[in-house]
Amino acid sequence: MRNNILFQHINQFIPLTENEFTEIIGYFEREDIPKKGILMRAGDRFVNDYFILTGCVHMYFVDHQGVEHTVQFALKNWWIADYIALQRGQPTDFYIQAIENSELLSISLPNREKLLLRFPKMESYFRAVYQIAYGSYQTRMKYILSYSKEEIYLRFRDSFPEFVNSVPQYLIASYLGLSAEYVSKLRRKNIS
Amino acid sequence: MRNNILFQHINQFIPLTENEFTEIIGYFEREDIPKKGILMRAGDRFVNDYFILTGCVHMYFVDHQGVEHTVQFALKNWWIADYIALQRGQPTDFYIQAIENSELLSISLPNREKLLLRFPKMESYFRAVYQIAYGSYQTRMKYILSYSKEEIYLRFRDSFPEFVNSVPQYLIASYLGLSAEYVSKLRRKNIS
DNA sequence: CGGATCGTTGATCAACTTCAACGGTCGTGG
DNA sequence: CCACGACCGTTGAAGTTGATCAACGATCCG
Repeated sequence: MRNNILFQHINQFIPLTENEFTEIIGYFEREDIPKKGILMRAGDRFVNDYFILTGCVHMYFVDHQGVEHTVQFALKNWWIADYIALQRGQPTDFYIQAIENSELLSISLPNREKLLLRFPKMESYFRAVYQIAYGSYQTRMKYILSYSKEEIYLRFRDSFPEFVNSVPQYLIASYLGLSAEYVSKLRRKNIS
Repeated sequence: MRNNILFQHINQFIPLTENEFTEIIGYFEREDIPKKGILMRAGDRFVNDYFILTGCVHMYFVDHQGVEHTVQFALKNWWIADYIALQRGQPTDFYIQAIENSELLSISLPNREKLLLRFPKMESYFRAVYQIAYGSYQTRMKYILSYSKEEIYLRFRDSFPEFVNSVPQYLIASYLGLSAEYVSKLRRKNIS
């Protein structure tokens, strides 16, 4: 069963029995979503926290000029959500869309609260997950502040070559803050 | 006692008695640090998580060309640390420096582990703190991706006018990813 | 076959950086 | 108490990165 991917992930941080996991999974909903399908959209008043079992999604927003910007990708074993909306129980500004056919687990805010009351040790798990996510942000800011856009692209491509090849280029461009045309020129210039 | 600032902060997220807090504070060290003093430096093998009681600090790194970049400011009631180093128990790449005379509480990684074992409900507190921190990052990325550098500066100045006036401009520039000269030109152009 | 959808290319242009020089202010030591 | 230097901000000229626009190509899928 695919849901076990979450079991293994939690077990990397806290010890958990199979019986506990069986109960825990009851707080989640399974979502199977096709390529291009939308999981969450701006204006949604009740948002969920999503865990990726298989596939790939991205979170984006639409700016004041109508341009879409990807703020985040999520692959297998990653959590993704609008954490401000989730913390405050407010509507979200973001969209989450599947880049390919994906299987996810979602947990609503009220269910997460119930889960954490029932299994306090899950607080440790989420604490670790969010701490790591925040740490990744600090690393990302290091790149943004110290490299030119060309270098940012090349380093990203070299760090995640398979990912860069499996995702539309305009999404990579959007995520890195470059124009799609410029990425195209960088590719040609840097044949490899 | 200044330490109570932390008590009040924790109480915003989880209920805590004064007696519990008295025990909790024992896991922390008090640090009083003068303007320009350095709390943490690149290469340090044991890093702490810091809570600001009074004052202001910033976290920065030195890039491959020797240029310093501020990735984060922290004011009263904020936590600051290199969370990758803290999670993995690895040396850090960052520096934390006081911008003005500051009072902080610091907790080492082993002490934090002991604290969390002794008071599991502190997991909830840190989970909330990191979740909010991560959410702030998502918001920051929205700005970076959708606005020009001029707009980023103006919006930052309008959102935190007192802060912008109390911190050296080259630090604001560094944090926002602009050259110090350009900030100077924006100020002149945008007299207000 | 025909239309989306995604990537490419070249010309033009603006935003922003870099460099070099100068000015003001503050604090410290003589 | 003054003078000097460190530190921070300013200014203008010149240069570069990377965006924008418009047009075209390629591929995929119905």
